[in-house]
Amino acid sequence: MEEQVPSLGSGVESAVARAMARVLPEQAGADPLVRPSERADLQSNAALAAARTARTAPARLAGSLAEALREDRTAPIARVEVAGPGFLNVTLTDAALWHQVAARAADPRLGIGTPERGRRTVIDYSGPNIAKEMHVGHLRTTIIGDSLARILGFLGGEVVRQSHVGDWGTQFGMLIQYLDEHPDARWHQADLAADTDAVSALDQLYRAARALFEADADFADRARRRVVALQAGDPPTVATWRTIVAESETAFGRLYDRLGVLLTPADYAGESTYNDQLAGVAAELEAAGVARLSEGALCVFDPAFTGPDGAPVPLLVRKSDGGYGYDTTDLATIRHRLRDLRADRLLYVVDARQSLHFAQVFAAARAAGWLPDTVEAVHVAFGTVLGPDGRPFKTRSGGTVRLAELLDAAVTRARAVVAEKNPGLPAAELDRIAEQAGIGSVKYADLSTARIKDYAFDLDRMVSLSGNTGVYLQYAHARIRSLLRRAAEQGLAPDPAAVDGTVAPAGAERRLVLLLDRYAGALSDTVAGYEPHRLCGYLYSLAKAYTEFYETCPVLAAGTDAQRANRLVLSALAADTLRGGLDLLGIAAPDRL
RNA sequence: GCGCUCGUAGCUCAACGGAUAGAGCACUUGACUACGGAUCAAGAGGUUGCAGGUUCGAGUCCUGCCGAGCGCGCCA
Repeated sequence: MEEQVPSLGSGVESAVARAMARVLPEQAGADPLVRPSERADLQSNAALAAARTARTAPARLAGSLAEALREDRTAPIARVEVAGPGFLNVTLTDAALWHQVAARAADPRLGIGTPERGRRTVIDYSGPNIAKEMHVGHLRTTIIGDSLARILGFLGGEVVRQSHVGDWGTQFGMLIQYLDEHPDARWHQADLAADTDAVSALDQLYRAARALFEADADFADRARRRVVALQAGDPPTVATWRTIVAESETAFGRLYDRLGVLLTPADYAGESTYNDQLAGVAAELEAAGVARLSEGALCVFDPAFTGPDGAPVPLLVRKSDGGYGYDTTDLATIRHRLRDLRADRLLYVVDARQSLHFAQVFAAARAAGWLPDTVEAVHVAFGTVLGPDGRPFKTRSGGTVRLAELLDAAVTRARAVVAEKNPGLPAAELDRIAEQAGIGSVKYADLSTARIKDYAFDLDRMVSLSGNTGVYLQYAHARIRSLLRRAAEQGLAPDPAAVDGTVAPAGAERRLVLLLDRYAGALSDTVAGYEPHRLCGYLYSLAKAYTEFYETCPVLAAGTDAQRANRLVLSALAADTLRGGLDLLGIAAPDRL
C-alpha cells in the first residue's frame, strides 16, 4: 500500500538528464538544475551551466535540449520553451499533474519515500538539569531537536534520541545535605499539590541550600563531604540522589507531554551515565598522543583554536584536581555513540555559543580515531531567545523565565483570541483549542526562523491569526476539514480512484498541485541543513496557495462532476499534507479551531 | 588580539549560484445575501552594510573593510 511517488521535478530531472546524454554525451552526469519556476511549471538551467565547457552558445544548447525533450515520449512534459539566455521552461501535462494528486492522496505517507532508511542518527537535545526547572534556555534545543527527530524518523531513518540530562555535579552534594537536614521539606510529587511539581520544589530547596552554603561554613563543609560520599557511592546518599533524579524526570515528562515532545525516560542519558567511562576516555587520548599534561591537567592542544594570548586553547580532558568536566563527558558521548550505539550520524542541538567547544571536541574525537570521516558530526547550533528589549529573555527582576509560565502566557493569549472570534465554543473545547493553538504558536515561532539567528519572543505576533504563524496554518487546515465535512453531509467523499486526468486545472489549482508535489523536496531541504524553518516556509506557502485556490475554485459548486471530484481529492491531499507537516514540527492540527 | 555568527522594505522575516529579491505586520484602495471574511485582490515601499573579485549569471561563493552579538584553562 505504501508507495513512494516520485515528484514531477524528479521526472523532469531524469528527462533532462536523458536529453543531456543525447545532446552532450561528455556532460551526461551534470546536474539537470530543475527548479520551480515563476514562468512555467518547472524550469531547467542545465543549458546555461553546460554551455561554457561545451563551448556552445547557451541558447543553442537549450534549443537542442528542448528538441530532445520534445521527442521524449516517456517524460510528463506537454511543452518546452527556450527563454532568456537559455532557460528551459517546462509545462507538464494535465494528466501528469492529476496523476500525482491521485497517487499521493491514495498513499498514507502521501507518496513520500524513505531516503533515510538504513542510516542511524543519534540526536542530542533538550538536556534539562535535574532539580532545576526548565526555562526559556531549553526551549529551542527541545523543539528543534524533536522536530528533526520526527522528520528523520518519518523519512525512514533510525533515530536514537539522547537527552544529556545534567544529573551530576557538586551541586547535588549541597542539595542532598540540605534535604537530609530538613526532613520536613516536601518535594516528592506525592506530597505536593497537583498544580506544582517536584522539580519546582527541588529548585527552591536548591536555592535555599545554596544560600546556606554561602552563609554557613559548617554547612558548606558538610555539603562538600556529601559530594565525596555521592562520588564514592555511599548507599543512602545515592538513594536520595536517585529519587531526586526520578522525581525530576517525571516532572520533565509532564512538561514534554504538554509540549508534544517525544522524549521518554528511555531517552535520558545523563552525565552520570558516563562517569565510569571518563577515565578510559582520558587514558585513550593520552595513549594516542592526542592529549598531554599541562599545569597538572590533561589537555588536548589544537593549533587551530587559539586564545587571547595567541596560544592554543586547551580542551580539558582531566582537570588538575583529577576531576572531569563537560569537555570529557562530551568526548565520552561521541565514543559511546559510535562504539555502542553504532551511529552513522551525530547531531548536537545546542546553543550557538558552544560552537568553539564542539569544534574542539569533534576535532579531538577525529584525532583519536573515534569519529571516522564517514560519520558526520554536526553541532546544530541555534541563536538566543531575546526579550522585548533585544537582550536575552529574562524576567523583569532579571531571573530566568520558566518554560511552564511561558507556555501558560501563550495559552492565555491564544484563549483570548479564540474566545473573541468564536464566542459560542463550549468551555472544554475552548480550553483544548487554546492549549493547542498557544503551544503551537510558541513552537512554530521558534521553528520558523532560521535557527542560527537570535529571535525576539513576541507573544502578540506568535498568536496572530495572519502571517507566517502556527495559528494561521492550523486555521488553513481546519477550514479544509470543514469543507470536507460539508461534502460528507452531501454524500461526497474524496476518492483518489475517481480523479479525472483530462480535466484542465485552473491557474490557482495548478499552482497548488505543483506545490503539493514538492512536499518531499521540502523535507529533504529541511534535512540537508537540519533547518526546520524550511519546512515551515513550505507549509506557509502551501496554506497560501490553498487559500488562493479556495477563493477562485469552487469545490462543492464546481462546474462539472469531474472537476468537483478532482477538487475534493486535491483538498483532502492539501489538508493531509498540512497536518502531516505540522505533525513533523510537533504541532497539533485540530479539525476545528 | 584571534575566532564564530549575523547585517535584506519603516518593523518582523524568507529567498538548493538563476530571469523583474519575495511574504507578513503597519499604510492606501477595493471586494461580504459567500464551500469558515479568522479572508482575498490591488497599490506603495529596496543601491540586499561598503568596496573589490570569481562566474554566462552573486543577497548567496572568495578577499578586505564597517557595524552588532557571542566565544576564547580547570563552571556547564
